Amino acid sequence: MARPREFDTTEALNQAMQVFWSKGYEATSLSDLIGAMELSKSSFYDTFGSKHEVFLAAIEHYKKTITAQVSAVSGLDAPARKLIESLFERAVSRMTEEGGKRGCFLNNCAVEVALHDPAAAKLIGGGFAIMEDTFLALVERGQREGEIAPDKDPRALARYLTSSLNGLMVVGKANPDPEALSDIARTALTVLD
Amino acid sequence: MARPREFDTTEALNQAMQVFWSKGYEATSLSDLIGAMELSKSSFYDTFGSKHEVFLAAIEHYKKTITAQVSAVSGLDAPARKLIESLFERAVSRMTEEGGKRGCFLNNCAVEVALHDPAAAKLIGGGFAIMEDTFLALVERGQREGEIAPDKDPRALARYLTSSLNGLMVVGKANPDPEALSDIARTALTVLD
DNA sequence: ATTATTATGGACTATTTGGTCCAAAACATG
DNA sequence: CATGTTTTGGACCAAATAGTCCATAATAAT
Repeated sequence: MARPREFDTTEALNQAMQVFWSKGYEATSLSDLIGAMELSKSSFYDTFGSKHEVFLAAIEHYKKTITAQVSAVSGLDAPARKLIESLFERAVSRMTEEGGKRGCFLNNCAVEVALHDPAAAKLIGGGFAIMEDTFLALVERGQREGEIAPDKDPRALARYLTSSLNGLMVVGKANPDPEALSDIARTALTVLD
Repeated sequence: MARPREFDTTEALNQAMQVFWSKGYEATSLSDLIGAMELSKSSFYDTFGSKHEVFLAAIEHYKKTITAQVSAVSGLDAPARKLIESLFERAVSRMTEEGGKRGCFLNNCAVEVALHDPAAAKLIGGGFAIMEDTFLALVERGQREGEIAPDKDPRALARYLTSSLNGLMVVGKANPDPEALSDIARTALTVLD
């Protein structure tokens, strides 16, 4: 009953993630999922077990993709502070561009399900930890490079940046005003001075 | 078919809000609602029309309650900066105390439904505006009182504080670690210096 | 006490939900 | 070509969904 060898599980999970990302967990139905994943109901249950298991797998999948993206970004030889700034800029432009208001998948999941779904909450916490560690590495490098205040606790800064980025996206959901979001990003980053 | 005069519509809406707050919109069923609101199905539909209409009314109700709370807080003669700080502290302790992880109702709504529910999105945006204006008034007073950097754009600071508070609660949902949340709050508030 | 008005329990829809199951089709291998 | 393995469409399920409707019950007004 396993799937055929050439079936792309990763791609299917990616599609599942996209749906959950756009619609949220509760609002996503089985038909939404099997439509997006392009498999039959039977195969869906054979391979993934249940809607909830796919959801958890989608979160895991998301973590893998950001880990990959993140190590790519961190590897760039641009100044660390510039990289941090560009992360915030990208968030602003994504929240304001047409059809980009989905926000951050982890953020959405945290808000919708963390309270009632401990298994998901754990995975989501791990995802935030990845973000935090990414910021931590960048902050420490920025401090070495002299573009971030060296006296400030890098861990606290990393936590703060993670939180700030999430706040930006929540506000952006209800009020995608470029002016307001730029204000927020700009002000948030002054902490690094 | 209207409800009897002594029926407390406000209280019913308050109960509806509590349920939506705890479970989210999609995960809240009709039976959840009529249970919490303590009315019959028929009266529910007679009085409120539909689940969605109650939801919108609950958001409005929330805005009324925070408006009241807010004008109470702003009226206190404590230094404005202290008031801002205590708002953040309260958020930290609420996110870490047992059973308090519901976060902010507006925040939850923004993330879950804003993308697909324009009517709700508009109300939610109005709610954030209330928060922002509250912070604005406090910031301006803090600048006059000399405890907040007077050269910084108060509107930008107000937007930033609104966003920060929301970020704090999102992160708190997945990772209610007092240390981490305190780091975030403390760091966020340094912007006021 | 009679009459309006208002409120409610609960029967009733039609649809959708997540999930199971199997006979038949597609496939690969011998 | 035959055989064994995989995959699938779709029938089927029980439960839950939002919402309607009405006959009865409670309430208020005369």
